[in-house]
Amino acid sequence: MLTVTFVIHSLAVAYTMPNIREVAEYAGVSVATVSRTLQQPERVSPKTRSRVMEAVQATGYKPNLMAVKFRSGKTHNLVVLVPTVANVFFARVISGMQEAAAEQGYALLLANTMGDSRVEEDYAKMVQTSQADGLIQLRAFNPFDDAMANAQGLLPMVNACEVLDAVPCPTVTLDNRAAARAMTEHLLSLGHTRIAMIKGPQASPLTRERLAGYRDALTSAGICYDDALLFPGDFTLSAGYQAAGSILKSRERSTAVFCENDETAMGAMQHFKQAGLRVPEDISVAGFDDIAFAAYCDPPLTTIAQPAEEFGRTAVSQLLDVLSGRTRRAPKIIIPFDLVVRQSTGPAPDTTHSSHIKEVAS
Amino acid sequence: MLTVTFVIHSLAVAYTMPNIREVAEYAGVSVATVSRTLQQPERVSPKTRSRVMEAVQATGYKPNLMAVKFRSGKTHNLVVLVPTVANVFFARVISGMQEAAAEQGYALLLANTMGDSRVEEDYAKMVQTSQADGLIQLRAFNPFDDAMANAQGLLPMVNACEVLDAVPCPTVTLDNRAAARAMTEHLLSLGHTRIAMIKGPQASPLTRERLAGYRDALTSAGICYDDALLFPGDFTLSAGYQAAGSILKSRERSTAVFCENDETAMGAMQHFKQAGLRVPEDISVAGFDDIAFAAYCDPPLTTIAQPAEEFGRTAVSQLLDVLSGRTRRAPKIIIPFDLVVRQSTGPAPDTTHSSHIKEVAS
DNA sequence: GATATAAATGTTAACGGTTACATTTGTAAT
DNA sequence: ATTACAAATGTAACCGTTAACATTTATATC
Repeated sequence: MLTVTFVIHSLAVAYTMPNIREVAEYAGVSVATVSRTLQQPERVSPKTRSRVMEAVQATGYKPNLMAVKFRSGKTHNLVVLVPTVANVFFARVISGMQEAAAEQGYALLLANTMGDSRVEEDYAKMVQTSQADGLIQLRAFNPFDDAMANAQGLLPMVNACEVLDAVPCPTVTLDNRAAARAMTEHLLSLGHTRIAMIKGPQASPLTRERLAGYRDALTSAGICYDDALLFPGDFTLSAGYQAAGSILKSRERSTAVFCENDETAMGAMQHFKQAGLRVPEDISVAGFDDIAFAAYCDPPLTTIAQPAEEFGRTAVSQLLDVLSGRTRRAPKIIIPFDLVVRQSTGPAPDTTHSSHIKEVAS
Repeated sequence: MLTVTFVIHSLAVAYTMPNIREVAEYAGVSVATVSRTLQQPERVSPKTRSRVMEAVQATGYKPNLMAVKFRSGKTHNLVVLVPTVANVFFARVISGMQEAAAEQGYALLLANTMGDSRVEEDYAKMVQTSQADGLIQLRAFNPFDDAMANAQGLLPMVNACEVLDAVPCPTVTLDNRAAARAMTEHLLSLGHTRIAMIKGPQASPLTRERLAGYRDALTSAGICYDDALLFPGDFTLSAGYQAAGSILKSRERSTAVFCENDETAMGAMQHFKQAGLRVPEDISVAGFDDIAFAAYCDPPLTTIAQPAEEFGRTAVSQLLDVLSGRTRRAPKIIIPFDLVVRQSTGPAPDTTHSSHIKEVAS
């Protein structure tokens, strides 16, 4: 009999949660019969069944699911490692995961890791200590030198969103390379030839893949790749703002900027506008992700739409497949993207006009 | 002995998690000694201690915390009911909760309720079924007719962010009325007399309180309250955009718009700018929340800054107080706010100029 | 070295369900 | 009425850990 202390109307009261034994006693049957009534009602006679249900009602019995989980060894919890839950994109992914998990009777244990691998390890331990059945990692980890490497292979996990090729677990990802290529081709088709790129975090495979896609497009178009056009960033608004400053100061100004996410693009746009440039007339700006705000920028942002919620749903269903043993291989799932052209990208300004801009900046 | 199925390098393998008994056997001691070595090392002799630790190492033993939780009756889980995790503000709140919870060894069970009270009940049941120790509700609920009413009083809970006065559990909230009043007074001080308001969801107490603060300021300034200046909204970008359209169409246009959150303000600003109005020269726009994007709007948004993370941290610490029995009353905690004046609000246009605007709109 | 006492360790019963197996009760066929 | 078999119910072991209590071993004191 478990005694819990509650607060009722500003007043602490001791309340006793009835257990299955008390229900059995009340109904005049054995505990097994109560359990059966609740789990497989067809296996108990209608007469007893109603008597038990009555006892359940009367006592206010709620099975202690912690006991059930303990005995069954299945917790029906999934740990999710998120670099930052406050990130708009991740928030949507989590939303999708939550939906899919709830449908299958699973709950999410959310970890805001802040990129701290100690936090990640702590939460990964929840699987090893039987507090959760599996884990979803939204950050890419290196299977050779990363802390997650120990976990990976030793526990049921799925890696989503940010993924390295070498990871030997199921993955759910976008073809970032193809998406970046599509965006770059869009800018090329508008006549831009000097296309700057504001990158994501240096270590992120997203950055590498999107950069590769950008180079693919340039190469196909016969345009020389110039790494003076690459500017560092970290997916934040302020990084975009700052990088835009560097772009403005650069000798040969580019006419278009491809940002690796929408926040960066929004930060960059603000800087350009404050510097007196018009978007897209003087400079085109493109983003990545299509967060809700992208459509409400000034001008609305051209970007790559990712079905974030689907990422989440797919990651969960993959993990459940692993848990149920349905997955023996490690599927690499590719989620489709969409190029969304809005008003932040436009034809490249011709050279006569752009010279005027150079004067302003110098 | 618990058998779990793992996926190792694309290959399913059955692995046996050692339990405390095997460790004891390996070390040649009793299970109690192993337990003591891990829980209170000082109570066991150095010699045995090292022998046990060695056995733990050798067997790769990890205590089954599900068993511990079951036995102790404490899950160290907290359920959090969030209307939408994808909301930028809530994401920050969750972030703060997660931090505080992790510090105290608690994990968060996140529920994306979508305002569905069935989902809320399902998750509230997790407390009643001993899967979690307490609950944090980020939505206001009516203690008289709401589904949460049953839960409230019967389980340890805290209500944060959106709160009704009558709720007899600890609450963490902003003085929304005072904040709205401060913002309205800011607009009044700029010479605005016709201040429109784009509201939040009708049912939300946030809407009512902020409206009350708005009226307070008007009354103090001797300005007549006119509900033709109130426009419906629901905290989304698109609602702000739409409401702005209604404002543009209204007969006597207001010179300032106070939006009940930043998304609404950003949506409204976009509409105004697309209609050819300048912000703030022609119309001032103010928001509420100070989300990250607020500083990167064009123009940067004047708003009320809420320390969202602190909301989360405080809610968790309140709940832990309830759980530990430290709280016997139901504290009503008020989190401070800040009026952040940026460039989206400015002096009211004088009538000679504003007549020009009216022509444009008609 | 005997004794008292403290420290270290062992034994075992919980915790609250589920389920294999044993037993009782009911039903149908002879 | 007896038997055979199915349906309903009961009994008790088990999941992994902790902690109260029992027992053994070490240490100090005389």
